[in-house]
Amino acid sequence: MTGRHSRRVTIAEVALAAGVSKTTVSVVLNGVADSVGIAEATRAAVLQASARLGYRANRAARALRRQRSEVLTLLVQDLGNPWFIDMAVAARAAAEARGYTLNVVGAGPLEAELQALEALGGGGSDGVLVATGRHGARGAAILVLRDLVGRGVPAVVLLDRSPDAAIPAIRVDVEDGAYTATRHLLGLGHQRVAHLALERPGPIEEDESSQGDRYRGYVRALREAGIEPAAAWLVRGPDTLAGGARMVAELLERPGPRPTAALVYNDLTAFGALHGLREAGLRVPEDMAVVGTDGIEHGRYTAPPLTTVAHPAEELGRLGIETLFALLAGGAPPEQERMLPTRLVVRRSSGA
Amino acid sequence: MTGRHSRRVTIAEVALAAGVSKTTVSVVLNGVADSVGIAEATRAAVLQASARLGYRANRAARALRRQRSEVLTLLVQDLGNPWFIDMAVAARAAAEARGYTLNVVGAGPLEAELQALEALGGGGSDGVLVATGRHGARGAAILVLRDLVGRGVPAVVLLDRSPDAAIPAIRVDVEDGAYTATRHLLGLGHQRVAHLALERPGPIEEDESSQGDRYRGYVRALREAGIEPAAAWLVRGPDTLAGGARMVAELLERPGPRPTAALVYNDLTAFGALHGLREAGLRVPEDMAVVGTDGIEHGRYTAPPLTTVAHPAEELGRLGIETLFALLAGGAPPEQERMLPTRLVVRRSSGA
DNA sequence: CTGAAAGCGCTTACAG
DNA sequence: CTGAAAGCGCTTACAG
Repeated sequence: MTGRHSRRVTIAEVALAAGVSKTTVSVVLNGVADSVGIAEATRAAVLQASARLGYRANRAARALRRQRSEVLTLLVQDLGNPWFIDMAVAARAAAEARGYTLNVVGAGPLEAELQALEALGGGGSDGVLVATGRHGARGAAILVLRDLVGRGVPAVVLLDRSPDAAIPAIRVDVEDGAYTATRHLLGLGHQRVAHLALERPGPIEEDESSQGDRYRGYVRALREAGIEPAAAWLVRGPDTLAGGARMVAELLERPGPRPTAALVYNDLTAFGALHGLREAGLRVPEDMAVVGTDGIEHGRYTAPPLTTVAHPAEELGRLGIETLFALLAGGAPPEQERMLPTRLVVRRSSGA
Repeated sequence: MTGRHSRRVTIAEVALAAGVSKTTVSVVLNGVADSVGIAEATRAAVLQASARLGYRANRAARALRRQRSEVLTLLVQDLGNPWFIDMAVAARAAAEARGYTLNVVGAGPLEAELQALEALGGGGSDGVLVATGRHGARGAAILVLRDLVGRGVPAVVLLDRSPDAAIPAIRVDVEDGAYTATRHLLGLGHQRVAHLALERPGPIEEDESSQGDRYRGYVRALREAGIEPAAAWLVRGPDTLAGGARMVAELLERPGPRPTAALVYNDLTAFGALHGLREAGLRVPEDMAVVGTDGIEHGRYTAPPLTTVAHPAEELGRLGIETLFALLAGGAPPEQERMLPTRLVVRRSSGA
């Protein structure tokens, strides 16, 4: 209706307007190697006609012909968690630097994740980054991932173990992060350290996901200090603001002497925990020290500011994309598992 | 490598395996109206072959042939703001309910937004939802939007005025929201109410974006109460956590009697403001009452919990998608501008 | 009830 | 230095 162009302009129209063939238009516009051998006048005519008509190459036609869409997909656990947004933004920047588009999808429940992965089998995406952090313990998604790889859609797992030699993983050393954070609390004199953990199927000791790793780091630090973690110190719940508040309430109801510190699954949950403690009339860190996990910006702005185990979101996003490109390029496969270090960021909530 | 299927399966292979033509496979698998006239045995054979081979229709081929991608795009101002995530999640659900995929893109600076919009001219998306909240004052993006519509890609603007009869807008009545919030503060006895506003080019009185509307609602409430807003009460800055903290610091440095309340551009900024006040040793709401804007969940968990003007994120996302579908369907055009009401959520930060 | 054929808009060997 | 032709994998009139 409005606008200079009526409907879509095809390469044939540009060719007609420039007085050349479709081949020439394509070669000029794509800057193919051959294009060095195009006469300057021809090139100029093509460029001019293309600009005047407002030509935009049809994505579907190009993808069909080239057999690649130049689209990548990132599946994240939770779009509502800023840590994943930080990762997604970095991943998108890395993809765009190479001329690719990145679609970010929040996985939601496992069912939805499987469905999203299956849909990727249609060639709509040249590769997929899976950052849902729950594949350690679940077979279903792994099968779909293998299937995808079999269809020529490479996959990289983030935050989880590598499920297959063909599917590299980039992980964060959350075991070490939890260990370091727990030692930080022990070093401040705490003897009873609680752990507010993500609720997942099965016993936490056998959990293969990153929650299991956090737990193992926490226990290792306690045992090294000669402290046997009490069952009453472990509370499990959803990793949300409300979940954090609820877990604190549950912790405070438990029998026995109250823990004086808590290591929390992630920052979002820790924010909820800070709120729960405040509502219960407890002071942080005096009555209970709190350490979160993730390192999102908001932790600087809580009352009190949150001590946290920072996980490298940007680096993970960037490396994930780079690994995907390495897979796409063929050649030497990237190492099957790579581990990124965490960093303890000390603020006031731990009372250091 | 692993997986049951080697590379991609085409419709031709399914046809061969089922002993029928490609036409029949397509008709059966797409459940076209014609498919009622397909023999049960034929249908079963197709379904079985398709499942066995793991057939997945090629998206690019289908899009090229059908001249639509079944992909929609949502451009948001800031992926780092949970309010936009809430909107995006609702919009995605509405799109998926109709079998469409929604790509969510964070616009970033205006340049990037223009580029993202231009890229959509390639037919990669059947429609676009623009929720960047800054088109009131900028011509460039409007031109690109019109161009897109001219190419047959319908657009709907959210949070901004409708720039064109062919581009409907769904807005939130932020003027009324700011007015109501300011009256709430006046009703609590405040006489000096500050406004922490988004920094934008040009004088705020003439700002056509939603920031200008907020300002006008704020001023209207004050004037109705016989109060002339002082220039010293207006501080402008980026709508981020850090920006909120900085604006508060700036406000406190201004000469003259200190305001006793502040209406803040959005919740994220208000969280930063709460932090800034705390750092300055001021109590909320005793020394300064604070009202945010947006109504994101996190506002329940701040210290103190945040009074805020809630904007209907989910409804906006859902209606945006529905309007896009109405445009896609042709028929009667939707109303050019629609206005959604806000809701004042009173918590402790305003001292009510 | 089912199939042969055309064509969506590109890119890319290949020919000259 | 440039163009004609094939073909990517679908869907959809159309014919029988």
